[in-house]
Amino acid sequence: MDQHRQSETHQRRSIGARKNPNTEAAILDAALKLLLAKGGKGLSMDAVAREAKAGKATIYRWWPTRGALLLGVYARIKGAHVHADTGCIETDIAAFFEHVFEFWQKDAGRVFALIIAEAQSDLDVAEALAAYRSERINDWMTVFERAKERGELRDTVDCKLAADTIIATAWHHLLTNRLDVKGSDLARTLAYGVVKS
Amino acid sequence: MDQHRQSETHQRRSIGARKNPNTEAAILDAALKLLLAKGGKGLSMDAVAREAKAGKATIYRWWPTRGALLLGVYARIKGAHVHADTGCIETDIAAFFEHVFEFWQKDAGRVFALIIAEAQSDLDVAEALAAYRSERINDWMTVFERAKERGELRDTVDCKLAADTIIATAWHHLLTNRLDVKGSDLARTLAYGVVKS
DNA sequence: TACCTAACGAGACGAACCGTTCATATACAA
DNA sequence: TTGTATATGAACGGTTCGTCTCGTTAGGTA
Repeated sequence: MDQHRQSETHQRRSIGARKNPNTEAAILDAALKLLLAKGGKGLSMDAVAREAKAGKATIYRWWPTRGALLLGVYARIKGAHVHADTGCIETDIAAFFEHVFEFWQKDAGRVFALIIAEAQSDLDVAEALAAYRSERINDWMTVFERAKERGELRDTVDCKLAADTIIATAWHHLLTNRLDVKGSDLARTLAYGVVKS
Repeated sequence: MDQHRQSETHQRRSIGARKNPNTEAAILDAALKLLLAKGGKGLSMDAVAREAKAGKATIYRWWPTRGALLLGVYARIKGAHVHADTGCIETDIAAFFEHVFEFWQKDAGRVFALIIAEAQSDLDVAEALAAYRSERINDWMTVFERAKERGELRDTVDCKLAADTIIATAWHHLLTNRLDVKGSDLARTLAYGVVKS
C-alpha cells in the first residue's frame, strides 16, 4: 500500500511536536560527508537533503542558512578547549599550537576554514564567529595575566593583543593549509619577539 | 533592421581577434560595483554580465572562475607595496600596518577578504593567493635580514617565521573586520614579544 | 478519549545562477 | 577579395535556492 512504501524505503519520521535527534544527526552527518567528499562547493541544501533523506523544509527550519549548517557541523565535532598550565608561557603556547593543529588536521580544519570564509559574506556567521573568537581570546587573556602575575612577562605587555596574535597565527596557518609546522617554533617567535632584549 | 538593433542599445562589440580593453574594464568595474553594493553573494557571473552588458562567454574566456574574477578585480585596484626603511624595525612594522589598513579600509579590503574566502574552496585561487603571499613574505624577510645585519635583532630569530606572523596579524584584522587599530600597538607586541627580556 | 499543535518526508514551484553552445561580427593574412 | 581565427552576445539545459503545500506521525492538553 502507499502508506507503507515510505516506511519500507526508510523509517525516519516525525516523532511528534519536537525535534527528532535522528534527523538532526542524519543531516549534520550528511553535510560533513558532502563537505569532505566534494569540498565547500559540494555542500548545497539540496544535496544535503538528498543525502540525508530529509525534507528541505526540515533543514531550513533548524539551520536557516548555509552558514548556520556549517556552524552546526563544527559544533558537533568540536571538543572542549583545554589550556595547558605548565608554568611557562612559551611551552603553554607551543602545547596549544600542537593540540589545535592536530585537531584541525582531522576533518575539523576544513569545516572551520569554511566558517571563516562564509563569515566574509554572511553577517550572522560573522557574528557567531566573533562571539566564538571572543571566548578564545578571553581564555588566553587569563593565561597571560596569570603569567604576568608570576612575573614571567614584561609589565607593558597588552594581554589582549598578545592573545589576539596567537589566534591570528593559528587561523593563518589553517587558512594557508600549513598545519604541519612545529608549535614550538611559533611559540618562540611569539614569546620573545624579534628585537634584541 | 535586426542587424542594427543591438548597435542601437549599446555599442561595444568584437574588435576582431584580440581582447577588447573596453570590455575588460566594463566587466571588472561591474564586478567591483556589485561586490560593494550587494556583498560577496551579489557577485554572480550572470549579474556581472548584465551589469557590464557583456556576454557570459566573454567573462568565462578571461576569468574562468569566480575566483579568477576576484583576483582580476583586486589586481586592478591594487597599488605597489612599498616598505618603509626607517632604520628601526618596530617603526617599519607600524608603518606597514598603518598603510595596509588604510588601503584595505577603502574597497580593497572587502575584495581581498573575499579572495581569502574563495581560496578555501577553489584550488586555483588558493595557489594564486599562496604565490602572492609568498612575495609579501619575501619582502618582509629582506627587511628582517637587513635589521639583523645591523644588529637590531636577536641572532636566533627566524626571519621567515617573523614575516609570517606580520602577515598573519594583518589578515586576521581584515577577516575579523578590525582595521581601526593602531599599527604601533601591533608593532610593539610583534617586536618585543611577551616574555621579560 | 478527542482535539490541537508541531515535526517530518516528499516534492512542486518560480527565480536565479551555472557553464556551455551556437551564430555572428570583426580583424588580419594570403 | 577571400579565408581563417578570435571575440562577442544571446540562448539553452541543468542545478540550486528558498518557499510552499500536502499527507502522515506523535506528543501535549483539555
